[in-house]
Amino acid sequence: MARTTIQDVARAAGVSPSSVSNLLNGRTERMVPATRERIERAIEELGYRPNRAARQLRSGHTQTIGLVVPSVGNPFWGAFAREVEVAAQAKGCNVLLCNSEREPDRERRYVEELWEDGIRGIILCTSLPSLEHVAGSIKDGLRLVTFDRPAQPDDPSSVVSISIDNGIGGRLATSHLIELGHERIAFVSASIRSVNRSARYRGYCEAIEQAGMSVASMPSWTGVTAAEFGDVEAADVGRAAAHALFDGSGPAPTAAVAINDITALGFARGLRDMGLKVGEDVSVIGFDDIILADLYDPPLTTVRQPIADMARLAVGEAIERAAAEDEQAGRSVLLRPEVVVRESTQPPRNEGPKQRANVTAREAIGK
Amino acid sequence: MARTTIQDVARAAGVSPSSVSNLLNGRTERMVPATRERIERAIEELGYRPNRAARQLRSGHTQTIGLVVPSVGNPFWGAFAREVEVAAQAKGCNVLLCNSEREPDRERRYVEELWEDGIRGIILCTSLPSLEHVAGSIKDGLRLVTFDRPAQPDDPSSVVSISIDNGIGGRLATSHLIELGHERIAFVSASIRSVNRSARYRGYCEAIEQAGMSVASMPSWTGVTAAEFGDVEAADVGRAAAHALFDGSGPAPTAAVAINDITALGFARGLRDMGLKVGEDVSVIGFDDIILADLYDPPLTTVRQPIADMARLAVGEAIERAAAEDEQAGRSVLLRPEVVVRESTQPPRNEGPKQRANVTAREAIGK
DNA sequence: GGAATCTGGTGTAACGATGCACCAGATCTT
DNA sequence: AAGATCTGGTGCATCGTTACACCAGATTCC
Repeated sequence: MARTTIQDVARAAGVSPSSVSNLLNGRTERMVPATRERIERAIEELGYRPNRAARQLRSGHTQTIGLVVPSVGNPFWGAFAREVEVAAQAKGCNVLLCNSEREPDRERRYVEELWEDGIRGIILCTSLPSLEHVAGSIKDGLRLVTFDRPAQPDDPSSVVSISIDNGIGGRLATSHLIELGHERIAFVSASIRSVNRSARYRGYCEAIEQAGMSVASMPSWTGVTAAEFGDVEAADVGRAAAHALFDGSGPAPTAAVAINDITALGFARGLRDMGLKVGEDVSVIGFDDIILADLYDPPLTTVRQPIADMARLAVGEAIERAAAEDEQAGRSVLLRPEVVVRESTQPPRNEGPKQRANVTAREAIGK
Repeated sequence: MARTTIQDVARAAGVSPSSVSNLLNGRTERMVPATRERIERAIEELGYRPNRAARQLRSGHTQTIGLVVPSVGNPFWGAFAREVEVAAQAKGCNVLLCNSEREPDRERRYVEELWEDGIRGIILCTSLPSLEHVAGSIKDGLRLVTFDRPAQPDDPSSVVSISIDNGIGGRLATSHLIELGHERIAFVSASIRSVNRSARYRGYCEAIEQAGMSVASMPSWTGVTAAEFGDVEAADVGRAAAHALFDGSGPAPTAAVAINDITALGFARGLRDMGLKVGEDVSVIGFDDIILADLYDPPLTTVRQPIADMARLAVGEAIERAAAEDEQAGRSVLLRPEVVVRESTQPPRNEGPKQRANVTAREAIGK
């Protein structure tokens, strides 16, 4: 069980440990091919694997990236975490998983701990408007990649942000409903305090006004404005919204934009509670395209985030930053989301439908 | 930014680095309280945090556990991964995340790599009948915890297995349907090759025979017996099964036990394709109780796995093994699953229902 | 009263890889 | 021909922690 070390390799190849180290670290400019081959053969034959701990101790950094998500229990974050791991693996890195439960204090603790452990890069999934809770580590030199949160004016300049363009997302979702002929469209969300939720709402407003309608005249509902919420609560919020919007106290909507798929699903359930049919009676569009969206009955129209691309970008930034330092700091990358049309959105009931949306999920995805 | 080391602490407390190390590692038997307090105060004041890399290099083991799941993109594994991280955090450990995609070769590569990196313990989520692909590492001394896979006769004796009792699960699910009055119950699954899938099937058979019925007379379907499958395919399998079972070519079932929730959801969709209503026309019960089960329309009755308890157990084994060595090796822990009754299971249509299942999800869960 | 034992620590050699400073020998300049 | 430069490497101190071996001084034993 004695580990084969760099010394063993050196001995077997008839060179010094330094040369082996040089090869391992790509300092091969001034190494004659014959030597190189001897070393490579020795590594192969002895089945040598570098010791990470020693490497890290000496060099000061890991081959590990930290991933801080609200909770991998949430299907969206689970799917994202998977893509991150795939992308990291492709670059020879491992992923350390952390669940913040959306608590700023946990985010801070995780980030500090990872940073002190010499983690190579950190992908922080947060939608907090301010990054001041992790400002300390950033000031000390940490290069942070935030996800699901576009850059803010007050962000430290070294932070790279990756997100979809939520404004466009909100606009696409709303326009889709408008094109189907809807004129009373509700926006369903709990607190809009987070930066991406408010951006989606802004997109919703823009689309409505661009269509010559007024946001003020839309059916709205202000039941829950609670601060933050988890997955289960997100569904409850949607359900409560449906109950409130269709209690007969005001003009009911014919369609709704939900802040995410879980809320959309809760809303759909609320509709069912009220004896209404999703799609036929009331159209619903969500955000994220989690796996359940396609499995739901009826399959849910939603705004898809290109998570694989985003994960690749985030991992790239997290790993390469250390090397490239400063070069292009403070970048903010906004990707374009796309609407995936399924069956939960249809033309409104007793109004002249401009077109019939009978695209099935699979066709829309282009599989 | 210069790291505060154990030396700094020693200097501040007026002791030797050895003493600080002794305190840090719990060797306090022969340390006078006054000294101890001085050291603790120094640690506090300097904000000292031990360097993991150095620690690991010297001691040979990490504060990290490896988690190998098929894919965190799958809601069940995502939820489990979250519980594992919570449990590990409570014990001062981090979690390194790996997605095997159910490929034996990836499982092997990950396990070998983690083990060579001195990872403290590994939780391998696999349902492969044999562990020979990781036998090498186990022979070298790795203590492995497998999850979702009960112990097998050929397993190396040092392996600890944690799983639900799938036989009981299969029996509970089937009995639930029988008690509702169903007499034609299908079992829906792709390949039964994996150990837990076949155990569930066995439970299904036992329940049926115990009720005085015969498995041979049950509607069955042998469309897909493909080897392994992923999440999307799992849904497709369910959907295809529904199409096949209700194509009029044989006696159709009035209820079905699906191998997991995703397959159940696919089956539900297939029923809808055929113009049938889940719950009212055909009852469906799944396995796992993923979050989507409760959000589905109608909410899905399912067999819940106690993932939080299982995660805690698995983490405990993975961490404590190193210390306890051999003591209780080869354990196999089987937890008891429970049926969560929701709305997808109802008494059969035109038959005398023995009782009406009008328990709602929330009541059944006991929230 | 001298040896044995106990108490509360300390000294120090690793753990394995890294990368700067350095160095022989060969080749090039002028 | 002798210094300068280049080529292809090597020597060695070092990262921060650990844990075994060891050691003074105090106490106990016969």
